Amino acid sequence: VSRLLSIGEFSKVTHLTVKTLRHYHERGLLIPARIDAQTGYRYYDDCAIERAAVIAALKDLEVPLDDILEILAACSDDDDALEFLERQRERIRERLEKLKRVNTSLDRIITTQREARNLMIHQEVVEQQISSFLIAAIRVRGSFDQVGDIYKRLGRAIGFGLSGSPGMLVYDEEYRPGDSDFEPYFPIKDLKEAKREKIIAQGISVREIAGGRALTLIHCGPYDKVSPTYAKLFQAARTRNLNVRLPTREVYIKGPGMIFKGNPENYVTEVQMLVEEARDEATAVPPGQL
Amino acid sequence: VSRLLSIGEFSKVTHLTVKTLRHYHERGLLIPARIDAQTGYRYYDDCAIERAAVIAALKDLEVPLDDILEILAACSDDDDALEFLERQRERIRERLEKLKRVNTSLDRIITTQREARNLMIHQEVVEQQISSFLIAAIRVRGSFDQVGDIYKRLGRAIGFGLSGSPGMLVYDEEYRPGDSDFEPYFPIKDLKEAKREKIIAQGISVREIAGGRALTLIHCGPYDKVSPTYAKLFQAARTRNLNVRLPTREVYIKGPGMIFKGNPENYVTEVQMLVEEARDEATAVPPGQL
DNA sequence: TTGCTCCTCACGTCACGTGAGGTGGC
DNA sequence: TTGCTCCTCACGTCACGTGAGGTGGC
Repeated sequence: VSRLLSIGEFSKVTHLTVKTLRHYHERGLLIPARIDAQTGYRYYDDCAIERAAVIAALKDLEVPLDDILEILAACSDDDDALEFLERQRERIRERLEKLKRVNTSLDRIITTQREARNLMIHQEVVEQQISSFLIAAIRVRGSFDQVGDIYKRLGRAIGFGLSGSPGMLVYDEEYRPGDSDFEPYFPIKDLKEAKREKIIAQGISVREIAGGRALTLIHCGPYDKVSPTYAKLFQAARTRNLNVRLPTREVYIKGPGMIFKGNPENYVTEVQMLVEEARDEATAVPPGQL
Repeated sequence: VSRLLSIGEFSKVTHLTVKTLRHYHERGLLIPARIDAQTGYRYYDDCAIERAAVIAALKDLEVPLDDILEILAACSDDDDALEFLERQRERIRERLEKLKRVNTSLDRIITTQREARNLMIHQEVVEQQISSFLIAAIRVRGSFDQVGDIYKRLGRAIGFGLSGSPGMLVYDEEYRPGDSDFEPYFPIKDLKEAKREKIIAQGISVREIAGGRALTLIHCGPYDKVSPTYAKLFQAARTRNLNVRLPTREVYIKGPGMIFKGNPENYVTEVQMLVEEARDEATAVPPGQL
């Protein structure tokens, strides 16, 4: 039979703070063997050490104190606590899933912004090689006002398999403000067959779009001021004696953010035109133009 | 210019509860455009709707309200909030790691107990085929009192790569209470080369132990009452004209739990003896025995 | 008048941490 | 006497939720 321990000594043995021990006493979790009637001093016995170890083990598993109290009352063996532990596992799993989603969102926002910072550098027409990639897209005819809603539809259908900035394919041969033929897309990672079919069933096209030689130019500012950028690109194509292949593409490097709508003056869009060597001088520029 | 919204209307628009809106007002997060001096009624404008959307987006990312207040004061674009978001990601990641560890622990405790329940059924000598598996083990000579410490050493070194119940190999040819030759082990999953070497450097043996034909018997109760189980197994081997191959094995199906020490009377141990057909009748039973 | 919307306290949640102010024995 | 250990309030944390009790306009 060993000596009773004062709260300070017991605290060192159990690695629980004095405040915590007083709190556990108050909650009825861990009651001292003796309380000095004169001074109110708490004294703990060996039995309390074992109990404290159980409490600490459950606390490591993030079991709430109320549940710990129940478990201590009903169990004397891990096996007895199985139901409690399974409930606890369910709680932990739900929390884990939620945090994973938050983590993915944060990753996406951060990488998007980092990319935008990098791509904002060059401000003149650049010829580059674009590689092919997979997209999920919806082609529509009408006003650009619909674009926002279409991205929402795409986003909901795809969930979390995105990769990179959203974009749009523009099929118009001439400028058609209210009656345009365009196809907003999200670049996506390779999908499992089941998910792919589910997405296609919602009227979304999932396909690879071809890469190739392209002229590109960064446009900074609101979308409705993109015209000069198109003009410069067509001009560059003519100068270099290149044919532009439709559809042209817009990549929204920096648009409305996930959190802030942001200032349209700071939006960044890359306009891309796939090109090929012109065989006939006369057709080096497409018929319709801004 | 649209009409101002009462708190109830604004609550429906923003999907924030009235209580939450009052709380955000109090915290200075979302201040109504007008407060009726007479009634104290709060009225919100369109600008507040946008602000509420930003708050909701940040709340989804589990950013604390204090930080949201800071972000709203300093940022007008996702890009401006990058530092905050990176800090937030760090917080989320740490929490995620902790919860993963808790989840693994819970899984382990639950599966261990489930397994124990299943294995407790048969109570007589059973002949079965044991498969080979990988172990991390420390062989020592001395008293069984050390076993607890050795498991602690093993557990710390291995971390979270365990698979299945711990066990012990016993090399003694006769009963040697204080001077036994034994080897506690944990069954482990296949390890990466780097980790394997790190573990071996700590004096731990990592190897596969052979399986084979074995006689097994479940022992229920404290470890120091295991002798009759050994006796029955040796008896069974003799009856079947089989040779027992050392070391014998003990598998601790249910011992002290992760949470509760439990009652030793309820401990469950499987004793296993690998056997082979005896060629010579006289050596069917090993020389030393309990 | 009834029902609806809004208001302001005040208190609870969860597991303690942080003082303030005081006591008892070496 | 000083220093140490212990004590009991009381309040703070975090983001609200839950009443209680009351008001103003249709």
